[in-house]
Amino acid sequence: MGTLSQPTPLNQPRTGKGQQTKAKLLRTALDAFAEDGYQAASMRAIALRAGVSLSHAYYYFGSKEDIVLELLIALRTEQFELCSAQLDEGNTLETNIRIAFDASVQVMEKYHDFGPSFLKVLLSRDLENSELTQIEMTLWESVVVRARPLPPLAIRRDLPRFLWLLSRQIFSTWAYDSSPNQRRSRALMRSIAPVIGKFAILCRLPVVRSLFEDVLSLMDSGASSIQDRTTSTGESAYEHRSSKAKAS
Amino acid sequence: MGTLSQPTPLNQPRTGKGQQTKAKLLRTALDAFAEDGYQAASMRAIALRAGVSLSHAYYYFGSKEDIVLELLIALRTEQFELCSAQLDEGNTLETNIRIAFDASVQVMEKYHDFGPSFLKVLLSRDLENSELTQIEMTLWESVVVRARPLPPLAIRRDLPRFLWLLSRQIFSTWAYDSSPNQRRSRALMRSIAPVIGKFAILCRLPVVRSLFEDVLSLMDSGASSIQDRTTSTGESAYEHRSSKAKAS
DNA sequence: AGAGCTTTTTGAACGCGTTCAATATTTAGA
DNA sequence: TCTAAATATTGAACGCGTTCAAAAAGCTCT
Repeated sequence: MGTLSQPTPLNQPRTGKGQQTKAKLLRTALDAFAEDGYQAASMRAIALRAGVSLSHAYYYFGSKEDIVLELLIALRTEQFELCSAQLDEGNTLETNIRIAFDASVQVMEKYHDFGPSFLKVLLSRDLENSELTQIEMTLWESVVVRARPLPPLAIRRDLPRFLWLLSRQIFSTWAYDSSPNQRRSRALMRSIAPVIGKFAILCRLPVVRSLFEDVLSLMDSGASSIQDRTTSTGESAYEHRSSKAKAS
Repeated sequence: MGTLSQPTPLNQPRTGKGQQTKAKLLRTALDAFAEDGYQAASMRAIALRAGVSLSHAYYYFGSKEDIVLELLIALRTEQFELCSAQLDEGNTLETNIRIAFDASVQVMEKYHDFGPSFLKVLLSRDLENSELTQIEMTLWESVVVRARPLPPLAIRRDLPRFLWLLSRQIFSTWAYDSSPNQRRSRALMRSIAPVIGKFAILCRLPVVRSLFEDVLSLMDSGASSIQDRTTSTGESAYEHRSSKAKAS
């Protein structure tokens, strides 16, 4: 449970009252976000609602973005819990992908005006914050590993990462989607599942599979350098070593 | 000469002096951007430097983003002119892609701190502004149609659009690339050209080609709906018919 | 020349996110 | 218990992008 791994990047509450204040601040902020939207839930409004001064909000949260990140983590957790049961029913890969995206839209739709802000957080901090990434990766791991039939062995290891990277692209589309009720990105999510299903099957052909590897390595070099992130804070429920790891 | 196609979305200079002021404002802004960077080149600084009041800058430019868009257009134009000659030398598709990306990096590197702002403009306004899109599409048209040997007929028509969409993804990586000297996104651009080259060749196989079509339609439904945009405002200096137009 | 119109220009304000020196409060050691 | 350091909290400011009512300057017609 230790949140003491960081070299105090910002003030952590060191006393009981401090933790209480920080918690209340966070709770209030999330409520204000949900009720008033991104613009109206200003730092001033949040601080006022939490009964602290404006400047004190910055004692525990370095910026408004930090709080937005907390919201994003909460939403992704909610998404995971929402679709976790459905993923256990032994569906197709295609179905599982659809389930995951559906849950995403269901959880996020109330927060669409946070889109640009979410995206900025994602793009500018991939590296340092790993809690969010772990939640997301766990979700896509589940999507793949609980699918029946299992995807071809050749790509089973890399598919979750691919889906994760893909989901971020989709998310960036959703974030700035100005069509009514995000119709366009909903359609995109709906049509992407069968393509991946088809693609996964075709990956049995060496030609297609080598393309997949090319594409994945490209996407990877684009994502913010997740090089040797073997041991980050805490161990999550997914392992990454199943394939090689014995070469040494 | 009609600049009256829009329902006056913002004040256009109606007198000679007005045009002069707007021009000076824009010139000054672009200079300030180049010299001082995004943050330091504030609207106040620009207005001061141009010798007008702060609020007057908003008479001709609705927001700072509007001016950033002008900068982006100028840079893309510069990029096109920079690599246009090289594209005429009958190189491989792979080489042409590399030339285009190299020019992009060369023109943009001084403006890397505009990345997030550029990206926001691109994502939030794809639809309304078409001048930028036209410049970019012309570039990728050239990349494809001047390549020797020509890419397979089956994909020759859609390849420019694909490359354009791809280039925007790359751009979004570059925009938030915090590695020293944007090393990471440079590497990405370098490694993407051969993959596309390989991919274009493999598109002769029906299997791969149908995947390409799937992917393209997915990317398209993600981009902000550019449906039938046949005739937009004014005719720019590029033609669109050179390649087929006689196939019917 | 002057009245009535449009176009251009301004000054003053608003609310925002963020910073910082200073103050109040709690905690720990003698 | 008194003191001194550590922690928590505040008020006032800064600069930013943006807005708006009002003033200044041009133009047109009689």
